[in-house]
Amino acid sequence: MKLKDDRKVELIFEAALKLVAKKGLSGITMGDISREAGIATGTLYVYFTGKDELINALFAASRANSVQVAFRGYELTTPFKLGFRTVWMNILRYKLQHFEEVVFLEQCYHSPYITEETREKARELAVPFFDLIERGQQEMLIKTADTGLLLTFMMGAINELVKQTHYSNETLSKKKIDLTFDLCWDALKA
Amino acid sequence: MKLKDDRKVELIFEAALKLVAKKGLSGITMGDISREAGIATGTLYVYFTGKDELINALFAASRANSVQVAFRGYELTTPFKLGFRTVWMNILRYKLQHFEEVVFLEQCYHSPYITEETREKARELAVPFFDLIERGQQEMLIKTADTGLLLTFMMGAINELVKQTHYSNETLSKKKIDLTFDLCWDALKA
DNA sequence: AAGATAAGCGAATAAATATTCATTTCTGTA
DNA sequence: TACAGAAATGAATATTTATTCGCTTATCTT
Repeated sequence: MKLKDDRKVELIFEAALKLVAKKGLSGITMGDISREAGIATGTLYVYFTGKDELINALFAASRANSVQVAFRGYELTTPFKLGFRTVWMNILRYKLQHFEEVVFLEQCYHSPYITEETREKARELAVPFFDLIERGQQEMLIKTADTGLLLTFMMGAINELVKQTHYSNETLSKKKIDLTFDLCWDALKA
Repeated sequence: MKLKDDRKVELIFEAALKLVAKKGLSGITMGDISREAGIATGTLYVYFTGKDELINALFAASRANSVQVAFRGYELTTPFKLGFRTVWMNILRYKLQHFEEVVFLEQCYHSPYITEETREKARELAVPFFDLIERGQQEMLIKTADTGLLLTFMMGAINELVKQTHYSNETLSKKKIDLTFDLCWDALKA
């Protein structure tokens, strides 16, 4: 008997992301996805029960990816600002390289596809980020304001930088990256 | 003979915005819009040639609205920081009150509905904002970095605050508003 | 007040899209 | 190597959604 092919799920996800970045969530069909992935439409239903499940799965995977990468190289023993910078740069790098996920996640937020359950799981993934900001506050390096607010502000800044970069399609210089980090740090620092 | 009813366009727009904020751009149908607006589906086609035109028109109107309000009370003669603050607060107030437009515009950016022509018109509307930032730079009050970058950063911060506020559905206190303005100012100031 | 003209209607139609299914192609197991 | 069972296919079907159209209703003009 033939087994399911994990690589195929990857193909499907890649195809869907590519199409959403180009046409938006409202512009993709199961037919488009299968064509882009180079497989038959029916095959999509071997891996997912339907469009809803496919999109929820992709949403969960995208969220998980970006979080997983964020804390690479971060240790509680490193000085805060340096660690914060590491995480910040990780996130930025990831989002620049995976712009399609940025767009996809944004579009999903107000879509009927994502279930409350999927949303809840996404929220849980944010816990380490809250911890990070709170550490900074305890060390008196970060403003003592609503943690969620500071966090959204920081993520918003990164997202905007990524989008700006993409739309103006210039490659982001080291200098510009450092500058934006400074913008962000100046905003959050106590 | 009967004349077209401007109020009806408003009704259609309101209905579409409401639905997009709830279900996303991918979740709305012409039927939904007409039902929500309390008119017949066919009537939509008296006012718009089809779904594409309806959405483009709403996009243009939403963009124009938020810009139009931004410079209310701003004069070139007022000191920069005060003027900047006025504009910043205008934008924030508007977006809080018109959250649905924020969501709608965001969703439209990567949709197949919005034509290049509509996008171009939207870009032109941003000119006064560039002028504002450039004024600040000339007065040495704002960092001398890519104007577009600073602008996106500022808008991003406001957008994020608006979204954060909405999702956590608490009313935004004066204190929190001032804090976020400070975050933003600290980020941009020279 | 009568006629003309366009708005307004919503069921009918056309078009697009998701999903199913009969069939074929693999590939792991014996 | 042969068989079993699941993956893969894509045309056919079901469903959803955009758009049209014959008709009714409203209101402007004279």
